[in-house]
Amino acid sequence: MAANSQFSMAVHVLTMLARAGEDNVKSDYIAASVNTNPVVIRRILSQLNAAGLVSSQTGAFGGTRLAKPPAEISLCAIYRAVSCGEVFALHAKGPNMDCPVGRGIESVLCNLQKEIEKSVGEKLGQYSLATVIDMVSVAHA
Amino acid sequence: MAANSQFSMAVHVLTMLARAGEDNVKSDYIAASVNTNPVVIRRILSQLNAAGLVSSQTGAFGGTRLAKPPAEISLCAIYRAVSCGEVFALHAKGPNMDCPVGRGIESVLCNLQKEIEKSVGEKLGQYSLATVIDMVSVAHA
DNA sequence: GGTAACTGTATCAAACATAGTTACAAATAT
DNA sequence: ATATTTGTAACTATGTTTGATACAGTTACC
Repeated sequence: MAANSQFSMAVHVLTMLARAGEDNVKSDYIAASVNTNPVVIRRILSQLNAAGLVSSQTGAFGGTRLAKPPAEISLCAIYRAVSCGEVFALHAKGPNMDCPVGRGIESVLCNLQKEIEKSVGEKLGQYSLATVIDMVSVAHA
Repeated sequence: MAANSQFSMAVHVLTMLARAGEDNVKSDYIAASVNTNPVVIRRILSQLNAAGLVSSQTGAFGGTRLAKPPAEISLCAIYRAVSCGEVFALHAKGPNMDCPVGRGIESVLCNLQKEIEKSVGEKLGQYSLATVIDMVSVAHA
């Protein structure tokens, strides 16, 4: 389970919240739909909260709801909120600096990595949570 | 070390091969520049060979060389050759099918995943190994 | 005020992926 | 024949992600 599925789970979580409208939704309820542990959901909600996408309330009858309308939550914002990983990684050890290729390749790959990441962000920015909700409805119908 | 750095290593490896021209390059030599074990390099070369990007020769004075000129090797082809992972993963367990959102979300995320992957491929396709070699030279100068 | 119901987070265990290592069979130039 | 090199299997080491337990802090309601 080393593959990062946080973005997928975050989209799922936010879709649940969107359907609840103004009501507070409990982490246990979301966890049942995502098929995981409530703590996993709360960890994701914590990140989404830090990004200003949701707002939570502790205590009895507490829970979480969207902080903005679904149309104003882009998939790029969700991706940025939960993603720490990149599309591809640089070699952990770093190249051999005694080699001309080793010396030059690292910064080239690093720039390329940033550019790809930017491209992914732009593509995701074309969609919003509202788009996803529509698609889920269609898929279901 | 769970982050997938095979693409980075593959680009590095191919850059080394490009600089050697028609000569066979040994995995030990490449490994020294990438700062890893020769077997790791041979595993990558094996995938690049399957993709038709390089050709290897066993036995004494054997090694590997490019199968095409650097300008004809796009970064997309390299990415496809070594990448098994995706930009983001779906939740391994799958959603709860008793929930309307759970039922619909999976295919939506799957389609989105494919679209992002396609977008990454197109972006990478804008560059070739020749581009990378130029950038390495500039970075080095 | 007390109680029940939540979130937030720390901590640990389980599962898994990637990288690194060792070992050896198969191939090939000399 | 011998030395050299790839190809690959098998194993270990390391790190990441998920899942689970536990509990402190907060809040609505009686």
